[in-house]
Amino acid sequence: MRPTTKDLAQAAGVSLATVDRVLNDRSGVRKDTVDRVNQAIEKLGFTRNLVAANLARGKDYRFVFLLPRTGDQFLEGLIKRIGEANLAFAAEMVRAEVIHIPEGDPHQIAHLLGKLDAERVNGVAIMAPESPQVRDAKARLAHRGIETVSFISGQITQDHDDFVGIDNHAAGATAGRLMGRFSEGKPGKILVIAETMLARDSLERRLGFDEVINADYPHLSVLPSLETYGDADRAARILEASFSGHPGISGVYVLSSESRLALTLINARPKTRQPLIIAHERTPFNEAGLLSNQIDALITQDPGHLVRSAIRILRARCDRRDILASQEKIRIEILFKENI
Amino acid sequence: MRPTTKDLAQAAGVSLATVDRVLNDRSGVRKDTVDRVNQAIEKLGFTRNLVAANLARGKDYRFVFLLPRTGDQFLEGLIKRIGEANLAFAAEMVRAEVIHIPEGDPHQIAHLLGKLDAERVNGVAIMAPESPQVRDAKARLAHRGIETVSFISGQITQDHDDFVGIDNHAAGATAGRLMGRFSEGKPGKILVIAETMLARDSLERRLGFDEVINADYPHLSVLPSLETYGDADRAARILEASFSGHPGISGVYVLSSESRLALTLINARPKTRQPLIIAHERTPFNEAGLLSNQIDALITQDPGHLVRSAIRILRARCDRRDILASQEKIRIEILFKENI
DNA sequence: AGTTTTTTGAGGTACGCACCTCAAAACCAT
DNA sequence: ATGGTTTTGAGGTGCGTACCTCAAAAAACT
Repeated sequence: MRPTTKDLAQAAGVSLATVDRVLNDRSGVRKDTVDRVNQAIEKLGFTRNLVAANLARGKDYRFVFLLPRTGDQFLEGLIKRIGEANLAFAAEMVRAEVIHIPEGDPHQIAHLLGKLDAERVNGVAIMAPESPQVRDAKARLAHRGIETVSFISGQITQDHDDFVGIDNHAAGATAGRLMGRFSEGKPGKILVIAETMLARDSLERRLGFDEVINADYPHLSVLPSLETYGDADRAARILEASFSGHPGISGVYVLSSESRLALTLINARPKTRQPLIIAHERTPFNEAGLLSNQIDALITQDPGHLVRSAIRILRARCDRRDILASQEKIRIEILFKENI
Repeated sequence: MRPTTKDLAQAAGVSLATVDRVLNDRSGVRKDTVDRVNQAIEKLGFTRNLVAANLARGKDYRFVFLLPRTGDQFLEGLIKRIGEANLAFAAEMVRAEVIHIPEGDPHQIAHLLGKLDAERVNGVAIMAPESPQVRDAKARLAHRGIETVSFISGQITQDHDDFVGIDNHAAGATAGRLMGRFSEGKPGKILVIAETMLARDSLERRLGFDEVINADYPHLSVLPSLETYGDADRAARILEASFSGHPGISGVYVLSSESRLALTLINARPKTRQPLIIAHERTPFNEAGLLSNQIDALITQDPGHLVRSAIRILRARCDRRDILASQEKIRIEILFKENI
């Protein structure tokens, strides 16, 4: 059977109280006593029963997902998954809540983060563009004992397990590979569309995309990125300009998760030849597009996995535990009609 | 705060003992008292604290993975993941053990399953080909209170959440789509290689593959499946025969996870034109092949996910709990050099 | 009505640990 | 040896539930 604290106490020749002091490193234990207990831990292969420990502590984990407010379908899916995770993790005393960021303003995000109460919140998953304000706010949170992770988009950091999301450079490269191989060696121009190129994710995807196309598919030329800013009129205008300015458009790569605007416009155009279309994320719109052959491939990340991974990482950090890296690696998924 | 059994007792106007009887549906409670308690549960939104419940029960979960014994790299990866999961789930009182099936004989598998002791094992994940013997053995296990899941390969059942693994028909179709699109419209012959076509997975993959190719890529013709039986001499012979018999081989699809034998032979051949190669599973060999451009794409399923999913499903069944379907769906992953 | 049967309550113990208090023991320096 | 300080032990309580016993109450019979 699994050794308990009592077994430990006996093996180390000390009392339960001392074992407890060592385990929760409370002060007032002589160094060689600590060593004796640690040796016993090694010897017995003792692992603290976290279930019982948390019960005793009456501890629960309260996490917050800080998300932007938009009508984005990807975001909606994410929120749904957070709700699901809330149910699934309820038995493990984990509670996740969504807080929307009213505006994209970094100051406001930082302000919101600053207002979080360490008594009420143990960890935050932050989905927000990179900015010095947010970085500072995160540092202050860490100081106050609130754990943070960058969620999907966000800070670039050396600390690899601070980020939950895919490698966007690799995702772009994957899109590039697909675009190249699907083009069947025929020359053409590739249109790249984003809501905004200010987002780090879009930038990185574009970079990865270009790298592969330039290296392996010289007969394809990638046009400068178009930015819709989520504005229908603007989108219609710049798309029309691109198509009439560049007759040989053979492919379209939509960088942002919200592809409805651009793809609806493109599909409404009088088609001479249907361009190859690659987009990101498995939204209802994109899924329908894939099934009806209007989209050729999707590059996605699983929202459920993202949410659960963020929760697991935050919880592990609260417990000062290691994570299982292989479980938390978010995969770049490729979706066709066949494996949807 | 979260309501406890005490709150429940008070709200229902009964004692703790009665609440306990209702919760664990023990006998000796009048129907209308049961209803009163259930109403209180609804009203307070009570959910039993599984952590405390399992503590009190002193319960742990002992699971067994029944795996074939081969030198298969995919299998090795799987075993490694089981070891990892063992660590990761240790805090939740889950223990997973691997048992190897000495031979592929259905009788032997059934015998092994029959020997499992319900006192020592709570659930089994079975990776074994479909057979009446195994099906019967599973039924007997269910009767003795041992939960089972079919793991990766295995029984076909209506019961969807009895199977942990990918939809192999869809996986084959995905391979077909890739083969078709990567072929750039040029005609050619496709070689399909398997260890054996007796395995249900291989059959289904082939079916899905053919469906897509026949429907959308009529210029490609798929040759009859070659079976290596894991025998190097035989493999060399039939491969050589195929290549010399069919000059226009433009693609190779390896159905089985173990692709070393076939692909090593193919790569050693004097190449006129490198055929497109699609294989299954992320083994060290396949990964290296992908990175060195000898393999064009891999269709994979995440072994870590498979293992954890099997464990979560078995545990949920032990607790008579529902699973989170979206988490347990194993995705058909597509791997290129870029998103490896 | 009385009798039997069923249902309920009160209370205890246990699970493995956290956290607290108080007193005893061990150590230290003088 | 003295007093002071640090370390340790013994013991208790609680977390939320499971499961047990025994007696009391309620319901169902005759």
